[in-house]
Amino acid sequence: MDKTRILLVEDDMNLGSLLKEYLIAKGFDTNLQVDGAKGLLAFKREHFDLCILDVMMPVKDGFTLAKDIRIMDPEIPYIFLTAKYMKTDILKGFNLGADDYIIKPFSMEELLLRIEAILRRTTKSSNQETFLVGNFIFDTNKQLLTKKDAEPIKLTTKESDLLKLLCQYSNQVLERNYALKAIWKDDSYFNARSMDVYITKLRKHLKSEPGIQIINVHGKGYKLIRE
Amino acid sequence: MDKTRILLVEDDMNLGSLLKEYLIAKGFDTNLQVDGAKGLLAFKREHFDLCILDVMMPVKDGFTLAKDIRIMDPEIPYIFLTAKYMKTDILKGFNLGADDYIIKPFSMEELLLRIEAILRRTTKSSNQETFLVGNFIFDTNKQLLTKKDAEPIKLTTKESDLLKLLCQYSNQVLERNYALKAIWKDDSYFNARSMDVYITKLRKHLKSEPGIQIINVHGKGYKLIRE
DNA sequence: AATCACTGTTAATGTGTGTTAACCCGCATA
DNA sequence: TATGCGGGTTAACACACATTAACAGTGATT
Repeated sequence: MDKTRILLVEDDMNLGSLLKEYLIAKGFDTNLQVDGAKGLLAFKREHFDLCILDVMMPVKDGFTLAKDIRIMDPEIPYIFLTAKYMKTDILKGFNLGADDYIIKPFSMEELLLRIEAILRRTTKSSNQETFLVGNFIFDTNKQLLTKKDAEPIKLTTKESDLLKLLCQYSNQVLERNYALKAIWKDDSYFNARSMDVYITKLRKHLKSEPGIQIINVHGKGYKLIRE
Repeated sequence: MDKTRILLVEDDMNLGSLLKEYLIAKGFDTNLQVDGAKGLLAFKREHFDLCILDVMMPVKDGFTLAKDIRIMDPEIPYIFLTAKYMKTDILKGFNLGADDYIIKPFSMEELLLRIEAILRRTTKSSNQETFLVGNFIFDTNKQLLTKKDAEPIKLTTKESDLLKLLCQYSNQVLERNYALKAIWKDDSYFNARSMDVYITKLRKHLKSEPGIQIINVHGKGYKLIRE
């Protein structure tokens, strides 16, 4: 599984860059923005797994930003940072769907632990080695699609890698860029076309399974549908 | 949905009974136990959805209790209460899989908000996947409009996203701005015109359904009418 | 009634995707 | 060194999707 992507929005550059550095050191892919408006732009541009938002910020405060983000992605968890212990703020934040609330000054260690506690609930179970795909058993290690009373299908490495990603994102969009970076290490035009070719190949392998479908999400990526 | 069942283990009877009373008033089915050993017995006897454990307790402390509970139910979320701000304690607690940590003294309101934040993540999201639209079954995942004795209609991603929003707001106004932010990420003039085009497309798909109508609410947005 | 902003619809445009087949390259075998 | 094969990439063509343009129609306001 790839790195968790965090959107960090904090106007205090000292604290912001320190936090960013710390989070990166802890293995999170972290994007720091200095105000709510820039944070919103970043969110429109990229995909994130968690938001850490300062409440008091110029241009657009953390709560307003959270409201906007919520419309676009109602599922994403967020943590608010606030300098003042204001009860109404906390209440407001939680009602906006905050997953946690941290009062400055806080220890980075505690922030990290709270992030992990949230991700534990949010992210799906670990690195699965085998998946059920329709009637097939997909063994990601052996790169094999096995079905009762049928010759196993050998998958090539690329086929297998791609199918594994699709399985991990079952019924969710697997973004092109994400898959390209994960498998091809590079999201160039030709790699993207290459990926399309592999989607075709996987569809052929899976066309015997009526409950399974790989559908395209225009401009975003692909989705493995299973019923 | 039934009441959420909370196991509260706290040796300070004053605080314990106060909390219990408060949680019951807030609609939680709450069981108070005064030490870790009794807490464990209660857990063996009944089913709970959330645990709130004091760390410092006679007979069996909160951490030890959490370890025992974890073996029986690895999924259950818990919140630790502690009187002292001890960093090592917090660390230990989170490593045990704590979902949250509250330092005494705390406001009951904050505890409630933290409980709700955790339950929001824990209990399955009521995110509806399929809708009945006239005689059609609309599968938002597969992006399909299916009707008996008829070829299913494949919807494009945008068509599907928009219809899903309309369904969620059935018989209410789906505001332009909201839909634009949710689907197009941006409420510019051109995106708004694009949305109109999709409304036309959806109306065409649904014109076979006499009970279904997408009407315009001038200056506001659209409304999916179903009888 | 006149005006302006909002909406309905169709069609043109450019970009994204599906698919097949040709191509390239490394590797094992002869 | 040649040969064939498997895995992966590139090319080419057809088609689908989303946006934009253009024009017609509607509602609100004066």
